[in-house]
This record gives sequence, structure tokens and C-alpha cells, in this order.
Amino acid sequence: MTLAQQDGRTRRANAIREQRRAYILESALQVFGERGYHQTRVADIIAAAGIARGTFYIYFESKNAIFLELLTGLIKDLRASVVGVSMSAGSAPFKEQLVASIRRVLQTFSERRALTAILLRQAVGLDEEVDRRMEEFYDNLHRFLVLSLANGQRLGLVRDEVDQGIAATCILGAVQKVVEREVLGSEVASDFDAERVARAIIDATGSGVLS
Amino acid sequence: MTLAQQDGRTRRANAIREQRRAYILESALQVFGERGYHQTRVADIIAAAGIARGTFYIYFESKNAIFLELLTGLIKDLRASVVGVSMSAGSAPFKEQLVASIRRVLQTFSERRALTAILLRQAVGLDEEVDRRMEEFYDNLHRFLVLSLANGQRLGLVRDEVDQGIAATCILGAVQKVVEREVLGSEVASDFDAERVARAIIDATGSGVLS
Amino acid sequence: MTLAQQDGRTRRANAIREQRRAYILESALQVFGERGYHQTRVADIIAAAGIARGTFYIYFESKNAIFLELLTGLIKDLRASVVGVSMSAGSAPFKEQLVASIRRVLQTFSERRALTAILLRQAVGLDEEVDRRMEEFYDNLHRFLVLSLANGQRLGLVRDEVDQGIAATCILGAVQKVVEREVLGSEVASDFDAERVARAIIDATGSGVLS
Amino acid sequence: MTLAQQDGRTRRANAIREQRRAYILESALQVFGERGYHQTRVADIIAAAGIARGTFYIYFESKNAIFLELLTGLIKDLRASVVGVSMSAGSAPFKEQLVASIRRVLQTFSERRALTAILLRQAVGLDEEVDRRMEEFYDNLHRFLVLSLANGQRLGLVRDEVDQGIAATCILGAVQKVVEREVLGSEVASDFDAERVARAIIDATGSGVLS
DNA sequence: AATGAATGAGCGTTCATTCAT
DNA sequence: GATGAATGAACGCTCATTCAT
Repeated sequence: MTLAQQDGRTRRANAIREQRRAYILESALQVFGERGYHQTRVADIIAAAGIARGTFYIYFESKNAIFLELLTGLIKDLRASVVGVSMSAGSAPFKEQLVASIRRVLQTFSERRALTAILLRQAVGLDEEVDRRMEEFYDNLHRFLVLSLANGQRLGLVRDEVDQGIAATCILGAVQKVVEREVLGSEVASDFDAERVARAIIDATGSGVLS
Repeated sequence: MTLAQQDGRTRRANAIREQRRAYILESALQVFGERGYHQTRVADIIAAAGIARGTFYIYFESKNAIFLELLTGLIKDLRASVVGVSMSAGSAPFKEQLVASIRRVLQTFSERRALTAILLRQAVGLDEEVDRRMEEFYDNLHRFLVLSLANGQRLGLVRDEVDQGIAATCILGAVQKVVEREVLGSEVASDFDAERVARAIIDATGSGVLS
Repeated sequence: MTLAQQDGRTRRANAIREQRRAYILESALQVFGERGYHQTRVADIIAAAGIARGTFYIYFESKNAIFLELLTGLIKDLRASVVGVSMSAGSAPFKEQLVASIRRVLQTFSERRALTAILLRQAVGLDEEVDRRMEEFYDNLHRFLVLSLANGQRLGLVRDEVDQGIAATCILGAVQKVVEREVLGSEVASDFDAERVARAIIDATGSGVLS
Repeated sequence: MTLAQQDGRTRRANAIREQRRAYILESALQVFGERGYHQTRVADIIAAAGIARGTFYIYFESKNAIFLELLTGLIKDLRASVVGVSMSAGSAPFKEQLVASIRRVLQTFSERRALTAILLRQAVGLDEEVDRRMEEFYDNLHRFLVLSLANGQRLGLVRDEVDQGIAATCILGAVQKVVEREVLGSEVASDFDAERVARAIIDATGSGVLS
């Protein structure tokens, strides 16, 4: 057997392994999304994936571990779509930038419904590690928003009277609740008009509801 | 034994029974608040209440039932403090009314921390009945806010451009998140300045963050 | 309910609990003795005791714990029967004292066949705690024998050439092996003549086999 | 391809196969010795041998089978070193012959520590086949000792009062326990002075401890 | 022959609920 | 009504062995 052959085989084996792992992950995602963490038995996951009990434990350490991995994935994706939010005095109109950012976040959630459902509704109190990460994620988001608002105030884009901490919390909550109602509420992804909703959020939280 | 005697005895017995029931409920609240629903064992509740295992099942049908009852209680209290929010053209300045309403809601949460923690963080996916009631509660709140915003628009108090549905969702989310961070975050109730926070919420969601 | 009544009830309840516990212990002993530690399933124990799965865990923390308790019991009994071995210059002839001591030990083993079987054949490598206790037990016995031999040498009852350590080990091994072959070998306890065997052991280890 | 060629190839293949087999056996010995039978997983053995899971089952039928083979090997070695023990009225002084025999046995054990540890401490209750062989081995040894003592009595070398059965058991136990304490106890093989220990055993069991 | 991914029977333990006293 | 011992279904996880490549 030549080295090239072995490399090829190893590469293929690794690829298959990764595929299989991804498939189990995907299957688990479905079940977790449908039944929630606690109602989901390892038996459900392996049934959904069509694998044997032991096989599950080849790819994942535990039920908890696979759940954590799913969550970590979503958090990573969200972080990526959030990072783009910027108050830099770029050429694009400020408000449009905000709309784009929010829209991107909404789309990320929209494309990951099952995970979003878990993240928003099941992910607390299951496990210390999960809790810690979730809190960390929200804390980072909050800190980012506070900073953005502060920058905005310096640039005269945000009103000086605004309480940075509370306002950041309000925006966070607003987006989260919109995701909860609009994204998870509509049965199919296409029902959900990210552009319109993002615009409405920016309008409501940006200009306020009062005249 | 006269009827009067029996009445007296029955009344006293009923009173004792009610007291006992309330005490178990209270004990359960503590443990649920501290450990969350799933980490709480019936053993924890009876230990906290100082009763025997069987006694628990005399007063409550199941672990689930007692949890549901606690949640129902909080929802009832919240409904009571929310109902007062009104857009009627009373004498008090409109914004001040809003601040007062939000403050009342925040106070209700603040006074019921243990329950609030459960409501916001644990109450989904446990039980179909619980889920149904929670959704119903939030739906009612949302409907109420939509109606209020519509009224406000008619009266010229709310901007016409505001998307009632999304805006209502934003406000709901904002308040919820503030409760989550500010109420549950501060270690003791007194640390939490309901007036200041309510004012900040109204400022942020009412006037918007942008200048 | 009077205090006396309660005391009575509590006492009776405790007595029943103890009886039940002892019964489960006894049942476990049988199964462990027959099948060994690893072949014994908790299912076997509860089947033998005629109790439900959960009941087992009311009385014992784990399969390991019940085994440890059985072993501890035997070790305690053995210690009690060994303690009597003494080199004090009492009135009874020295050799007769030794015979009596060995006989007592053999009898203890003989009366506890199931446990003895476990102790001699299964009790190593199962559990760190068990191993530690067994080693401790044998160490104590060995130390005791070394001391006794030293005393004997001082009193002129034991030959000066004897290597205390090795001799103690030999005696320990001799008795243990005799128990293994003679006690566990004979099907029924009555088949085993403790007096004769004890005398033979003392003769072999005391006077030696060589002429 | 000529027959000679094939023969050569086959021979070489067989040699490689045997080497590989021996290496796995050796690796298994290490892990069994370190962790004991039950704590040793097939995973540990293949990791130690650096082979794949399936490969293990090409060379050995099961975990149990490889263990049995190791044990059989030790028993064979022991038998070989024991066979030399003889009461024949050879030229060498009788006692010196005994010392030499015991020393040889002790050395065999000392050179096979890992196996000895298993033999003395783990080898019972694992498997019927193992148990049967162990018992057979000890029975043969015992029978041999009984015979030797009988011969000794006929030759006037062994006291007539000695109970052959019990005395044989005592000697067996003495040696076994000495191995257990002295051989397994000392960390390195060189710490163990086989000559001295053998002499002490013969002194203790031969001349007895009493004066 | 060698590999290692797949298998699945089997186990110890938990805990909400029941029920005899 | 109060008690708490008893119940047993249910679960997550292990690991010796198999078998397609």
C-alpha cells in the first residue's frame, strides 16, 4: 500500500466519519427542537439517526455533550452575524447599517429554527456549562450594545438622555422577543420577512413609539 | 355533636388545611426558585416543608401540579398589575402614567423573585399545560399592547409609522429582558430602583435611542 | 397520640426496618457467596430478597456498599475471635491455648461459609475501599503474629532461630489455606472437625514437619 | 511460484504471526498485572499492543481466552519449577534440597510478578474454566506434597505424627502467602532475597516455630 | 491479515407516585 | 389526615464482540 493510497483512504474515512457525525448532530437537532431537551431521550436521537446505541457514544460523549455542541454552534453563528454591527461613520446611512445588522441576525435565527427554539426556550437550567455559555453570550452582546450606544452618543447619533445599560437591555430583549414570536411563530421560514421586521425593530427602538 | 360544633370544627379544619397547603406551596416556591424545576425533587420540597412524602400528595396531585399552581399565581398577579396600564386621557401626564404602569409591573416581579426566575427561565418545555398558559399570557399581553398602541395612534400620542405588532413585541421583550437582568440580577430586592428603571424603559422605547 | 405510643411505634418501626435490612443483607450474602461479586447483579439480590428494585436502594447505597458491609462484618467477627489469642503465661498449657485460638478462628469461618468464600476468593481488585480494608486486616493479623512470636521468644516458648516476619506469614498462609480447603471444601459445616484441624495446624506449624 | 518459495513465505508469515501473537500476549500481561482482570478493558490491551480492535480477535478468541492463556503459561512454568522438589535420598543434604526447591519456586514467581499478582489475587470467580484449572493446579500440588510427606515419613525424615493432608495444605498456604507478601510486596525484584526467604520458610514449616 | 466503526444486550441507579398502617 | 416504606418504569451509559472494507 502506497502512502498516497493510505492518505486517500484515511481522508475518505475521515470524511465519512465527519459526515456521519454531522448527520447524528442534525438528527439530534431535530429531536431536541421538537421535544425539548428533557423530553428527548438518547433513544429518540438514535432512532432518528437510525444508529445503534453504542454508535452514538462513539461520536458524542453524552447526551449533554451533543446538546452543548449544537448550542455552541448556534452561538458561534450568531456571534458572526452580530460582529458586523458597527457604528463607524461609514458611507452607508447609519440607520440602514442598523437595519442590515438586525436583518442578518434575524436571518441567522430564521435559518436555524430548531436551534433557536432550543436556545430561547430550553437552554436554561439544564447544565451549568450551558448556562455559563449562554450568560456569557448575552453578556457579550449586552456589552457590545452598551459600547455601541456610547459611541453613538459621542458621535451625536444617539440621544444623550439614553441610559446605556437599560437601553441595551431593551434592544436585546426586543430582538429576542421578536425572534421568539415572529421567527418561531411562523410555520415556514419564507413566511418571515426579515427586511420588514428588521426595519420595524429599528423604527420602534430607534425612534421610539411616542410622537 | 351539634351542627354548630361540627361547623366550627370543620371550619377550623379547613383553615388548618389551607394554611398547610399554603405553606407547602411556599416551600416549593423556594426550592423551585433556587434549583429550577428539573433539579427540584419531590424530596427537596417535602424536606423544605418538613412534611412526609405522602402528605405532599394529599395536598397536590403531582410535582407538576404544584409547579403549575405557582405559575398560575404569578400570572394572575401580573395580570392584575398590568390591567392598570391605560391610555385613557386622564389628568396625569401620559408618559407619567406609563412610567407608573411599568413600575408596578417591575415591582410585582421584584416582590416575586423566586417565581419570576422560574417564569422567565424554566417555564418552557416542561409541560404542555404550562406552555399553553404561558403562551396565552404573553398573547394577552401582546394583544393588550397592540390595542394600546392603536389607541395611542388614534389619539395622536403614538407615531403613525409604528408597526403595532412589532412594536408591541419589542416593548414586551424589553420589559422582560430588563426584569431578567435587573430584577434577577441584583442580589437583594432593595438594590433595584423600580422608578429609575421604569423611567429608562419608557425613555428608550418611547422616545427611541436615536437623536 | 401519647409519647409512649409514639415511642412504641417508632421502636417497632425501627425494629422492622432493621429486620428487613438484615434480611436483604442475608439474601445478598447468599447470592454473593454463590455467584461471586461480579456475576451477582442487583437484580439477583432483589430477586433473592423478594423486594423491588427501589427498595434495595432505600436500605443500601449501592451494590458495592452492601458488599462492603458484608465484608466488614466478617472482618469484625474474625478480629473478635482472633483477639483471644494470647501468649500470656496463663495456667492452661501454652499449646492448648493456641489450639483453642485456631479452633475459634476456624469455627468463625465455618459458621460464615458464604462470606468466607467471598473473603478468600473474590475480595481483591473489586474496589479500592475493599482492598484497603482487606490489606489492613491482614496487616493487623500479621503484626499481631509477629508480636506474639517475639513474646514467645522472650519467654522461651518460641525458637530463637525463627524469622518472625516470615514465620508469621507462613502461619497466616497456613490457616488461610486450610480454611480454603477444609472449610470451603466440605459441603456441610458438620463435616468439618475444627478441633482436629486446629490441632493438626498447631502440630505442623508449631513442631514442624521434619523429625 | 515454487513450493520452496511458498514454504519460505509461509514459514516467514507464521513466524511473524507468532511474534505478533506473543507481543499481544505480553502487552495483555502488563495491563492485567497493573489493573486486574475486571478493570482491564480490551481497549486497554489493544492500546498497549498498538493494534486495532479487530486484530485482537484474530489472535485471541476473547478477553477471557487471552487471560486463560496467560494463566496456563504461569501454571506450566510453576509446575516445571515444582517438579524438581524431591525427597529422594540423593547425595545433597535433604534440607538443602528443600531450600533449593522452594527457592526455585519463589524465583519463578518473582520473575513473573505481573502474572503472579493475577494468579494470587484475581484469578478466582472470573470464569469456570479458569477456576477449574486453578483448582486442578493446587490439587496437584497438594497431592504431590502429601505424597512427599508420606515418602518422608517412610524414610524417617518426616515426623510420624504429622497429618499429611493438613500439613501439605499448611505448606502450600505458607508458600503462597509468602509469595503474596514478600514477592508482590517488594517494589523491585532485586529487593527480594529468595535464598533467605526459602531458608526461613523451610525453617518455620520444617522445624516448627515452637522450641 | 488488518482495520476500526458499528452493534446492542446489559447494568446500576433514580425518583415520582402509591398505599398499608 | 399523616406517614414513609415500597414500588418499578425508565434512563444514560459501557464494552466485549462482529463484520464490511
